[in-house]
Amino acid sequence: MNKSATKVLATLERVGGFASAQEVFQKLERDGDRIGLTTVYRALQSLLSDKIVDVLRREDGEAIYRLCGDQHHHHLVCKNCGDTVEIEGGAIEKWAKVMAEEHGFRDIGHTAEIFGLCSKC
Amino acid sequence: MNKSATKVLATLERVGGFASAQEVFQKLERDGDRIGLTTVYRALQSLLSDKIVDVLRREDGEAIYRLCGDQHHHHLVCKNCGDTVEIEGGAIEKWAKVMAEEHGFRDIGHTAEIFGLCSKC
DNA sequence: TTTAATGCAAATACTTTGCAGGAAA
DNA sequence: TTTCCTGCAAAGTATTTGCATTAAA
Repeated sequence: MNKSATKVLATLERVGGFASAQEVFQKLERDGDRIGLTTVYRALQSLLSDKIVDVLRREDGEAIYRLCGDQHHHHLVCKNCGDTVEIEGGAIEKWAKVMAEEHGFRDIGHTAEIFGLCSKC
Repeated sequence: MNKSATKVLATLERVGGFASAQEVFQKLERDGDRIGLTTVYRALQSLLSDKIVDVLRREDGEAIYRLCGDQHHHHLVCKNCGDTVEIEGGAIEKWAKVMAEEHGFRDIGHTAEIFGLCSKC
């Protein structure tokens, strides 16, 4: 793995969840790392083909990456004030696993998010 | 619903599965329908906000649409071939409700999707 | 020296928006 | 008229690619 890929990987580790190429690029830039956007994209592709990271799509189609096997959590988001709570997703993990097995899917991942109005709003 | 939205809807019906805006546009064009790409996009957005169609993302980030039943369901998507299975989400509904209550959220909704490799891939 | 990595700029693809003309109410 | 619909062209965004430069081996 080359230097850029290592930096990108470290950034994803620091984020601890999903981040898009653009976000990784911005974080590195803010830290004073001189790295090009192209290089970030290429590093992510390389990490992807080495199965070190996982890719998903956001609602708007932007690709988001995260470390494979990373413990992940879910979010409870207030649709009024944007306040976000990190929550446990044990039930989801189980559900995803059962559903996948039932339909012969393997190598699975999932996304889940709850949105509503928080107590303050 | 206006004339364009009806045409787009009919096209999705004819396709009987997922189709991107670009594909809907091409199919209509081939059939001699004089309709602009912009109008197709706007029709799809309108159908989407009326919850008449469902949207998902292909691997490359292109948005794909299809008619959706009125029942709330979730998707199990193959990240290689895009094959999609509609699945039950009873466990999710319960989880979302419990989590929301626990944190004082109300008026909630949720999204959940599972992705992986299907048996053919 | 020989190879691989880098990054700017241009190209590409999907999608949205501004705007002016046209249809409908 | 007044409002909505339409579609071209332009803008916007994420991503990839061509190519010349630079770093590394």
